[in-house]
Amino acid sequence: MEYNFRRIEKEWQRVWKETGAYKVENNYTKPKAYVLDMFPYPSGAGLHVGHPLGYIASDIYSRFKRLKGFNVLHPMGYDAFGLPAEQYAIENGVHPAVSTEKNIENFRRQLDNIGFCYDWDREVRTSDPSYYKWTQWIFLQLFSSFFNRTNGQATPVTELVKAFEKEGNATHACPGNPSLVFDAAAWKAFSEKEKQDVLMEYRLAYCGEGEVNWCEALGTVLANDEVVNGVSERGGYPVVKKKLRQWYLRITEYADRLLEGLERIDFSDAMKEMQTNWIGRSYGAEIDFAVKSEKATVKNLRVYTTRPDTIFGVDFMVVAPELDWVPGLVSDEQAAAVEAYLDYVQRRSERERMAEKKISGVFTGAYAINPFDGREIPIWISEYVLAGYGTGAIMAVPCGDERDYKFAQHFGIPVTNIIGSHFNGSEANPTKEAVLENSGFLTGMRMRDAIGAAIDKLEAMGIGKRKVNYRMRDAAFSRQRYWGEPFPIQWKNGVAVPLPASELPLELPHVDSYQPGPEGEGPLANIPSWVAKELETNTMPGYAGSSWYFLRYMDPHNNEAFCSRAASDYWEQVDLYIGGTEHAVGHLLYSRMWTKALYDLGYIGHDEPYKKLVNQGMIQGSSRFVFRVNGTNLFVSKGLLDAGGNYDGKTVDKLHVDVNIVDGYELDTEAFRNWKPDFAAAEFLLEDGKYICGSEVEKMSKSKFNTVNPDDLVEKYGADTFRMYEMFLGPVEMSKPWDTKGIEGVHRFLKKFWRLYMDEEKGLQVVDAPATAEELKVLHRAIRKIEEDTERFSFNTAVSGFMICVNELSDLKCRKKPVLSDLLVLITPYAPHIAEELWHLLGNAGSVLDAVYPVFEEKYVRESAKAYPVAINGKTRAEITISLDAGQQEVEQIVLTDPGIAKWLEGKPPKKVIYVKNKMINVVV
RNA sequence: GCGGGCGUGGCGAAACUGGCAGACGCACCAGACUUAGGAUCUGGCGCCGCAAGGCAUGUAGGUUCGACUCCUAUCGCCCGCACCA
Repeated sequence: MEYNFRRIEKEWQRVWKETGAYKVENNYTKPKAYVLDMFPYPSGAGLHVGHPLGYIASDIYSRFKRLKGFNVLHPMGYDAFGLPAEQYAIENGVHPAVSTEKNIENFRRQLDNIGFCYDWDREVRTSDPSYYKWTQWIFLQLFSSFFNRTNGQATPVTELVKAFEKEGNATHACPGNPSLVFDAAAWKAFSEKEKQDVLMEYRLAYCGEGEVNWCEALGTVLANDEVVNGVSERGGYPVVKKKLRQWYLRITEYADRLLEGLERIDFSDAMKEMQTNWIGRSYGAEIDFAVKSEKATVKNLRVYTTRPDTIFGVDFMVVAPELDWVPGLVSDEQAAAVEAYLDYVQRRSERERMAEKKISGVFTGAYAINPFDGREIPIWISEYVLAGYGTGAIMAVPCGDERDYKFAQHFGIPVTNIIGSHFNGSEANPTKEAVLENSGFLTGMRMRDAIGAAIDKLEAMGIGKRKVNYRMRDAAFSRQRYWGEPFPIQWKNGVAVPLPASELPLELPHVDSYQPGPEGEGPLANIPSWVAKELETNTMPGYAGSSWYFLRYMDPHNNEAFCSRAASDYWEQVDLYIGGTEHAVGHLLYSRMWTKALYDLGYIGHDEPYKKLVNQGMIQGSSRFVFRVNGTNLFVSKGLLDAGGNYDGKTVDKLHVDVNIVDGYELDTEAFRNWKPDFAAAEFLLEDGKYICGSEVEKMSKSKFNTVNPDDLVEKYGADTFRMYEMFLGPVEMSKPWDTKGIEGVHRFLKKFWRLYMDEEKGLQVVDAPATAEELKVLHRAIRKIEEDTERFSFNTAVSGFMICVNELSDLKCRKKPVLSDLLVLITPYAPHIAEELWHLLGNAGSVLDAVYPVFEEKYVRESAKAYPVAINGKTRAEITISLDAGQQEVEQIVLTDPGIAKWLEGKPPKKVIYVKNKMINVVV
């Protein structure tokens, strides 16, 4: 009997489906493990070999935990709302629901092919009304809550109203409008509309006027993380800043807790770093400078700085051009120049500003007065200062800040040196260690210490205060599109009124046209019945549904709650979350914030969603090229090209060729002629009878013809081979180009594995007899290795471990059932189909999916005369050989194998030798 | 520019707390079986050398009895952020 993987895999997948082998119960008595993949957006392109990498890793880990006795939640679903489906709808007239359904079907078929152990009864789709009912419900919780800064928690707005009635907003400073102050009487005097406007400035989900990223091509606003280098992440369309009324999440209120939470979760340093940078917390001070100007409109200039210690080195001030009070500074003499500059800035796109960092600016004609020495400091306008950060104004210290220095130089502003020899006159030095000079009362102090001293003095004078700033902005939460969750909000006389929970879900109505509505509204604005009900016409962004989906899997069919408290208390955090790094500052921050808010409001019992995150690397494509002599049909093999990439003095075109018709680097010329009609008459110039292609590592994409479809590999080698090969490629976290060639080795291994049990003619070869010590040694070594490697996600070395084990058992001609049965359990997470088939051929009861994981026993593995590390007086120093047999506790003999340590120990006879756990020898001299 | 990560055979990579560098696999070479081999099996495979032996983990130093591993400098690659005051 040969290894017929096609029959085996189909058959067992059918059986597992029929018996509900992957059904997971909320079994509150068993220990749990929650292993989660980032659910995919079901794109029309389907899966390529890069996508399943993380899914296979999580599947292996899930199956491993299951065999170890855990109740494992390992679900899958679809992030089904989003722009591409709508773009597709606009171009092809197919309703997004229809194309999404079709794409999901294809995804599901591809996933099933690989043999994952998902419990599909728990599948979620964010576009399903029974799902987004709860997305809308959670949105309303956020809408109905504010961030109570006194205890750092989300709190119902009703509590806020009570406080306002008692004492105004004295203890609850307004996050949306810091200058808003009112007492109880004033609150009571507000009209209902005014009260609602005030509350809106507090809500965690709020609607407000703000500068947003507007993408004309996509017809919608985008969140900051959806804009990359000034263009949209999807499609690469230009993005401009625009003032619009939008919904936001007040995520900035959670900045400190999002930072603090990072210390309690197991993310990679890089990932934590990215989130930390995105939040961008900085400690500094706001300082008010008196302004001397012709006009009296602006009397004060408030700047933000992290370096108040350098205040005596301030040579000019810079304000952002966009600020509306800036014209109030400008002198008549400078008016024309300023106007010209503001005009120039406005013409420059976000993109241009980023691409070419030109030094530009204009003097306002006004001066700020240094409060300590009375110096008059010119106030400039420049685009290098951002309106959205701090106060939009800075004090410039050219001797300590590179940008300030360059600006000073460009405009010929004299530079004051306050750090003596630390400033070399040609380059700013941002040190904090210098001793201050020319600095009034700070002179002689180390800068690091002077920071506090300066703020203390400013605070005492009432012209400055400590201030923590964040780079992170509130997240834009509305989209002017159709294919997303409708907001459960009605607008009545300009007041946002939440729909009652009983009316959820507010279902997405059918539209005939996906064109935007009037005045930048979404397509929903074109539906008369929708507008008549005064419903919000925007929809929620893609990240709404994905911010809480991990909770829905725990209790997916609950109609009374998004997830029962019993279910979330049982499944708790995601123990292992696997996905790409591309969600570092989007999804991973939003879902952390939603979890914290739900925790604050008492709906769940933990405030960090993911205990451990593993980022799988990207699998790149290895593209292949053919070389066509320009203007001909002649294709020249790579080795025949000259150094300049030409042939016979003629230029050649380098064309992508489908990697699936290339064997390694050798082109299948017949397949190439059949590939596209253009190439039917292709002529080839071969080298050594072969056509050799060029190659390059690029991102895997259809347009580069370098995608490899897992379906094809599963068809050719089987799911078990495919799964093991993806793991064998290298560490899960590492990015690497795909190379189909090596899959043969893993396939050979599985065939060899099969032959360990089965003979082609004679059939089953396993005998039920006790194993020899030698055989047990091999088995237990494998158990230890596979278990350790699986637990630490070193799946590539685990696969190697199987290969070594099978090679050794083959050499020993081991046919013993106890050994071979255990080996099947061991390999089940990696290659479940072949394991199940052999498990039954061996006559074992039940399914190998539920077998008991074999226990590693050290006594079989321990070897005599093994080299162990030795510690001299506690410190690891050398290696010795001891003679030690199975089960024995005492050291019989010590042989120093290392000549270096032998020499070093000469004349120092050991006083005592302590044997520690088979790992370490401690010699005391 | 700032931050994070990584440099090991022809290739993917192992070496987990410093202890026989290159496990395992691909490719390649030789052989066996075979009508055949894109099946299977055996052996070889870092570099120099007939060999004994020597040299090898980007480069240069350091710590150590001992360094792929720790420290310093430097070069190169990848990822993220990028006027955040």
